[in-house]
Amino acid sequence: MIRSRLKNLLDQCFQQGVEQGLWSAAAANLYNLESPRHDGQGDFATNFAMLVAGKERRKPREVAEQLAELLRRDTTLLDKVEIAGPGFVNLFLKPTVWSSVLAPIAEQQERFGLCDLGKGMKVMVEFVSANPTGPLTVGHGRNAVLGDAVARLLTAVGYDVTREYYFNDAGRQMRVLAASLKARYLEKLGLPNEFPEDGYQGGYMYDIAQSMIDEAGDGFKDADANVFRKRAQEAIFADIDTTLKRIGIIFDSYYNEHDLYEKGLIEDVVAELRGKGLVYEQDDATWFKTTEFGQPQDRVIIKNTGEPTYRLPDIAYHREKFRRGFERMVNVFGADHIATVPDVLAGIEALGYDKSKVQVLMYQFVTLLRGGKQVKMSTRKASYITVDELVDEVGIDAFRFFFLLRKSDSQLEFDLELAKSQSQENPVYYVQYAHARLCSIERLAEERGIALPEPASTDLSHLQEAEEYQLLKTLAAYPGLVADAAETLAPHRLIFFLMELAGQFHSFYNKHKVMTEEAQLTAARLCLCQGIKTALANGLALVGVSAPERM
RNA sequence: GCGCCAAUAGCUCAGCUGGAUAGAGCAACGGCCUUCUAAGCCGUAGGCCGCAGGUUCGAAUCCUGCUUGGCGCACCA
Repeated sequence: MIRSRLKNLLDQCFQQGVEQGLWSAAAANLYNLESPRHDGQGDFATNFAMLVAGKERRKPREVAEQLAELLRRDTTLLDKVEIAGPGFVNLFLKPTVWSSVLAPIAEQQERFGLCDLGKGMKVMVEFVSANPTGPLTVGHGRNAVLGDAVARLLTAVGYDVTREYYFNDAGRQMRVLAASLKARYLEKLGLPNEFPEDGYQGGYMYDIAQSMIDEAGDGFKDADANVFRKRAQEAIFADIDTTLKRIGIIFDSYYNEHDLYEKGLIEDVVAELRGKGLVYEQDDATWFKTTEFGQPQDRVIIKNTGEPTYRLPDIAYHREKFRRGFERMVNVFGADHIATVPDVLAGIEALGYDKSKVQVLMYQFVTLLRGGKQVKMSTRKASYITVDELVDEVGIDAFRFFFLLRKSDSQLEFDLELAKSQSQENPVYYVQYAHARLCSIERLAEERGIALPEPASTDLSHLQEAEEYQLLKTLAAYPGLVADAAETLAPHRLIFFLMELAGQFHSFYNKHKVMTEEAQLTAARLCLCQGIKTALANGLALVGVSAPERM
């Protein structure tokens, strides 16, 4: 808001300079307006002069002086304009400008920070998408939290977001699952059984077997593999769903790979690719000419058994996303899954769709430490930590916050002992505590019979302390930060912002009293506090973390 | 061998489209509760931003090469 007003002013001055022949239009849209890191460098600074000087082989300070001259004519925003360093033009705002952020916050409340950047565009966020072979584990947890936060952010900036879960309940994996369940079932009945070599060893298989025994005794002992597959799938999927709901993640739709087969969409894709001459037969298999799309080698899409590889349904699925009208698609994938992406992109490109509309948000692995040692995880071997176990230990808020604390393409180290022992000093509490403190101040005001003031009708010029000034600046940056975090699919940026805002508030709180003897100062500070509280609450909501009123 | 990701303080990590003296949190050390919640605050100490070149007025940030670590490289998903 304030920043964009200033940017407009800068653009105007640039134009005026062009008209007056001070400089050419060569640097249009190249210069930027940034926030200097150090004190004494103004509220904003621009590298304008250095860029213009670079283009025109002039002295930066000379250009800076000309720009400063134009800027100084403004009387609404600027207090003073200085030239510093190699040619920065530092802009100092009038003291009252910053406090003008509070009125809009009070007015917008929970809408503060939202915008319409997405213009209602339909976007799909596909995430989790775990096949129903076992409980969600730590890696899925990162996927789930990341995908959900991205979905919330995109919604906040005006996209029409659909959260979708894509799964497959057929194929080899599920056959092994069925065989594993059957073996456990027979084992429990004391009957001879053959547990598959690469079977799923998790204890949950025994639970499902027991439920079958409870229901029908040994009535399933001669049942078809399909029966076991269905039982296993349904039970496991129900658990996954429960886990997701528990951490506050609700999907708008589930897409079963099976549908693609039923609707004949798989054959359609093959026929269409064949029509374009991009498919050929070799060694009894069907190949897709991915080399035509810059891949190092062609890939099999139908095996010699007649069964498609994962690529084919994936391509068909993505085509369905386009057909369903999504204009932007975000897929959240773990690093191990990433190799499949180029093939799918090649497929949709081959089918005539714009692959740049598909965006992959890749996250690196979660390294799990127990007692300082790395735990190797495998769903089959049942050596894993589940999302539920993790949530039991650290709580939902810490669980979500922790997974968003690092950018997605960094590996994340999750030390179980540390997570447990830190549960009292986890960064999430730092932010939540700031919110609780703010609520506490409001309660006190109420007790003392002080009505919460409206910023629009309060004299905010009393906010003159450095800490107050800093807080106002940070609040003003919030909407832009949300937009940035959404566009770059980077929820961790929001997390860091919240920690910074909370930190600034804690400092302020320790140094200055809100409830003072002076009614006007108190009123102004209460306005500031309400603004901070709103920003914290809104930011926490955007990452799915609660904002407690008491702690 | 090829591809993707990473490399910043003792540890775990930020650093937005390149900008002016490098930032947190833990851990270490020293302070602050008769005053709005000490799950807090203040201070000290700690860094050839993996290495070497290049582009630029200016590089942790961009480019190239190299080193180290992770993940992939199926007619598994």
